[in-house]
Amino acid sequence: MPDDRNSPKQVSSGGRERILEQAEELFRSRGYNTVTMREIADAVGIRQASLYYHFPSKEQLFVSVNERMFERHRLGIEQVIGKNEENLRSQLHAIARWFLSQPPIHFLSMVHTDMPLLDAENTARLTACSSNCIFEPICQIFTQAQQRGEIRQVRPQLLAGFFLSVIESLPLASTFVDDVPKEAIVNEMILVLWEGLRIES
Amino acid sequence: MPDDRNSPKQVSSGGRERILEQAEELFRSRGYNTVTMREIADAVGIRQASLYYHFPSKEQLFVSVNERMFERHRLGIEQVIGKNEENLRSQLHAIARWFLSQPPIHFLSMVHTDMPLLDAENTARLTACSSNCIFEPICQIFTQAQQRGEIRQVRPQLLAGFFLSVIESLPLASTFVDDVPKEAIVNEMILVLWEGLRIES
DNA sequence: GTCTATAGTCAGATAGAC
DNA sequence: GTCTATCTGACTATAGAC
Repeated sequence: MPDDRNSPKQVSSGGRERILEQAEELFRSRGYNTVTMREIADAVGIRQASLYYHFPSKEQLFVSVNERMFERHRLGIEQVIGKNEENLRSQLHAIARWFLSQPPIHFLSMVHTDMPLLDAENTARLTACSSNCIFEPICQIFTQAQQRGEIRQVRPQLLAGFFLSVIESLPLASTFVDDVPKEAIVNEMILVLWEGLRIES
Repeated sequence: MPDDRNSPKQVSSGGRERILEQAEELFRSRGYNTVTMREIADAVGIRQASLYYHFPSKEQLFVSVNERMFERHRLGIEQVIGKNEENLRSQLHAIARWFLSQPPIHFLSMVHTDMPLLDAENTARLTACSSNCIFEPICQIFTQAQQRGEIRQVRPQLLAGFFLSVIESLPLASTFVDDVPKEAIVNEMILVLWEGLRIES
């Protein structure tokens, strides 16, 4: 029976789930290689060696953390898409709002810096997971907008990649542009993207 | 007098310059933390300890490598901008072609993963250097296009960040979209961007 | 300028008590 | 499930010969 003394937020359940939460925050903000098992243990409030009861290796912990995170994004994205059936613009705004409500993924760093340190098998798992959970759902809304005749025929995969790269570069962009909220930046860019794609009637 | 036996490309001069070349390639492809001084020394063909005759620390080597790289990009960008005075679209295509002719920078990974491991002073140096060499020149061409009345009034900093984020995500994007050359992808996205920005006459 | 040798750290992981 | 203690290996950097 977990005691839950001064639990930081919500339930936060005990054991494994608490480790996943703290590890996610650390991996997210500093990357796989830089974060040590010791730091994760400290954040959880246990000893470094105790982590190995729940996860067989740092690598497996990292994979579990990120599969969990990608799945959460899949749920979030599908939910906000479901609420905005009508048109591409409002769907894009809703997805952008979803991403802004979550900590950034830093997907490019993950692919470039973290994944090459993992087994080929784990790299493949995470790549497939990110594609299913994030890339594919966004591709779909562009495809559907094209089927409705709302936008021009540009490869949906490119548009999804384009859109995601803007989202991902937001943390950096907002340090270059002072005093403009991220929401405003992303709205401005969605407008440009949409104007560039729409079919003038 | 350097001997230059089997020099891989061009002059490649001896000593310090050879180290910078090899270190750049390694840091670029695997990041600051992952690359070891031993690997760099192996690539150059000397012993690990010998690197410390030319550079006082791994961190200083990393800073020197990247300042040199950013300066090279500044020259390249200013040169291709100079050749295409007329309009935004051809300037963007020229800059994109320049970036595609060079190995990717992975700027987001650098900011997110590498820089936090450096001294505050070195982080500031590299940040300023990247801004001067890459960000500012691209901002300028958007500003000038607006002054010519070629495109709408959208913050040039956002447009530069947007454009660069597309360039940076190209290595990843082209793994998701098979059999389409990077040139074609970037041209398609520049067209969308330009259509979204131009002032219909 | 480059070498050998090594100091000094710190990481991930395991063994076994409780 | 969590602990203490420890193994093993890898890395940056220094000392000093040549």
